[in-house]
Amino acid sequence: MSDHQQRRTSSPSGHSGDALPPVEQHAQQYETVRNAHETELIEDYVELIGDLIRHRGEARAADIANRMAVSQATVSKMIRRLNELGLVTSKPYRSLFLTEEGQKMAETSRARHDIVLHFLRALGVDDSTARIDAEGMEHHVSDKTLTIMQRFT
Amino acid sequence: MSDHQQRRTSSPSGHSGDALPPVEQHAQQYETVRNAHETELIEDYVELIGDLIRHRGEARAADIANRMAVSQATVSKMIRRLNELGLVTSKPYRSLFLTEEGQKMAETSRARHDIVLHFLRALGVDDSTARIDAEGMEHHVSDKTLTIMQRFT
DNA sequence: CAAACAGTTTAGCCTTGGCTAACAATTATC
DNA sequence: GATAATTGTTAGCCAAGGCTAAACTGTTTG
Repeated sequence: MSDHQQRRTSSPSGHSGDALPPVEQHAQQYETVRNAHETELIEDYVELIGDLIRHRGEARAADIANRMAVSQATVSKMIRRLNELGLVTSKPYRSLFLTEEGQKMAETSRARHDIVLHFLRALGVDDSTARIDAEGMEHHVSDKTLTIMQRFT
Repeated sequence: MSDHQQRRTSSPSGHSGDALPPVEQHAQQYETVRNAHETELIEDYVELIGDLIRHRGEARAADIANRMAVSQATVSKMIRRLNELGLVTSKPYRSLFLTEEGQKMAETSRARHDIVLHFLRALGVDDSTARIDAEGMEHHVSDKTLTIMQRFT
């Protein structure tokens, strides 16, 4: 417990520099971010695999490694995980396929990604910056915010 | 090397669903995100410590643990790291202080955080959603985008 | 068709950031 | 001021996500 004392009675606030949010809310913010981090990488892989299949007809481990700037060994290990999670199917030394579920995830991720990217461009951010920011931001934008971003475009 | 073949000549694009970005650019996107992840947690701790000091007069490990929803052991370990990084000074069983550098980082983080939060609210996102999204997004918004967000508000 | 090369996998290592349990120090309370 | 409660630390565990080096498979090619 603790948090020392909870004097300042939360205050509905208006400016952010104002006061700390109540402990429970604050804690939830961090928890949400931690949870996002767990799925983030998985989603990135799945999304990329989906993109490769769409644009190239197939997804090969070497391409993933190049595009992610990561070693092939890392990709190989990750593919095993995706397999266990039921997101891809793969036969050794062959290229990958997404399961139903994997496709759904790829689709969702791509949609989010696109909305964020379009939004940033609409805001006036240059293309290459927008791409980088979108890649990082996409996993941390709630559905609510996403809807607003979409309306904005 | 590889990436199979690089037929499609990059295309300046317009829509995102259009084509994969050239490998180097794509790789850089992911690298940027990975790098952000490395500093992210550090910044969160430092920012929170700064906030606690500002609002409470002191930062104690138990408060950090509560607000981050993390065990005290985790906080203790993290503080050691922050120490090694020269961001905080701490004597065992006493409350923490930020070094010069730590203060600078806390200040910068808080500023970023505030800009993103204000921006989201200005967009029409409700307060509690804005807080959660801001917490996740802040580390992935480039300076360029940040400037634009600030102008927007 | 054998050899070389490109792609994939496995083994084994490292760091981060969580955790629990046990112990130590400080602070509060009677 | 002794004891209880709170706070902080240490030890040792685990999973994730990187890496390199070495082994293996598949494909291309002389």
